[in-house]
Amino acid sequence: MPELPEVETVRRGLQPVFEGARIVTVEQRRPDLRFPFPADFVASLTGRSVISLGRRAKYLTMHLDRDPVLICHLGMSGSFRILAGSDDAVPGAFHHERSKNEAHDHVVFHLENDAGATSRVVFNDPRRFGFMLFSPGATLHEHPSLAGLGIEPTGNALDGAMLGDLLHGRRAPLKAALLDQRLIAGLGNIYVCEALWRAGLSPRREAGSIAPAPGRTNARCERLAEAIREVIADAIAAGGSSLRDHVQADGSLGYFQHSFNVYDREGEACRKPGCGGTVQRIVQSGRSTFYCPSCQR
DNA sequence: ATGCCTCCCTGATAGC
DNA sequence: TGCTATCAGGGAGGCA
Repeated sequence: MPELPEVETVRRGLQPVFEGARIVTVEQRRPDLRFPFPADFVASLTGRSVISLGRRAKYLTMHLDRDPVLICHLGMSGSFRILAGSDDAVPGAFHHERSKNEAHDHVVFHLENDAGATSRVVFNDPRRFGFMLFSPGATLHEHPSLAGLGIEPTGNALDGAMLGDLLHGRRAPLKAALLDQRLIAGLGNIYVCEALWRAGLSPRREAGSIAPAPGRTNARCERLAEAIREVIADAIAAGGSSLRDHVQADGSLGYFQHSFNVYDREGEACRKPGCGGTVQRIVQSGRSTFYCPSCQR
């Protein structure tokens, strides 16, 4: 599920629990998720101190007091939750839902901080499209999962000229190009739809059609680059989007889904003032696209 | 190289 | 109620 804003929200939620803590033990409850766990998964983590939690695109990275670095992807349905203490007492009243959900608790990190307080962090992933892999720290950026990733849509690096460079000559639909992690890393189906709506550009348009020359900018490139940066920043500020069962690490809900202008709004009125159009759903590259044909051209 | 398709897996929901 | 079909935020691998 998670796109960049959700992964960043998870990172920020886990940071205070992990950073500076020692991993006392790790429970690995099955041999694989999307990929097999590394053979030395538990042994390499046990007893390590966590230096920092990072993020690249939709990947979390956990940097330890020695190699390797843990690379973690949430796939479509992965989530973390933090439990205080080390016993099995679990707060909350929804025992039925919890026990059902616990079948997909695949990894449990048992942590201890400097003050001796313990906590647990549980990784849950019903669909098991997520994964955890190791990389040597010195060559983290060369790891196969990270090596081909494009530019982060955060900060100011993604501007009109950069976008023009990335999209020039591309024949694929603009929607497909923005989903391509090798160009821009971290956008997913929701935020691509939302960014295109904000920019007033059709997802069906040929990507290269807004970028007449490599490295050159124009009004459309500027608008789209700004829309991408802003929708990502807005979503991070809102704590991401909480769809279905996705929650933040502390169990609270992000609320950006209330700000969707097109995603999952098929048949509803376009929210652009004065537009009067109706949001449509089409399928591109096998995935739903939501857009307003009236104001997105 | 580029673009498109299928597949991995489970759960929620809609329709009968 | 219960069955079945469809769909879901991602990305790797294979194909033309």
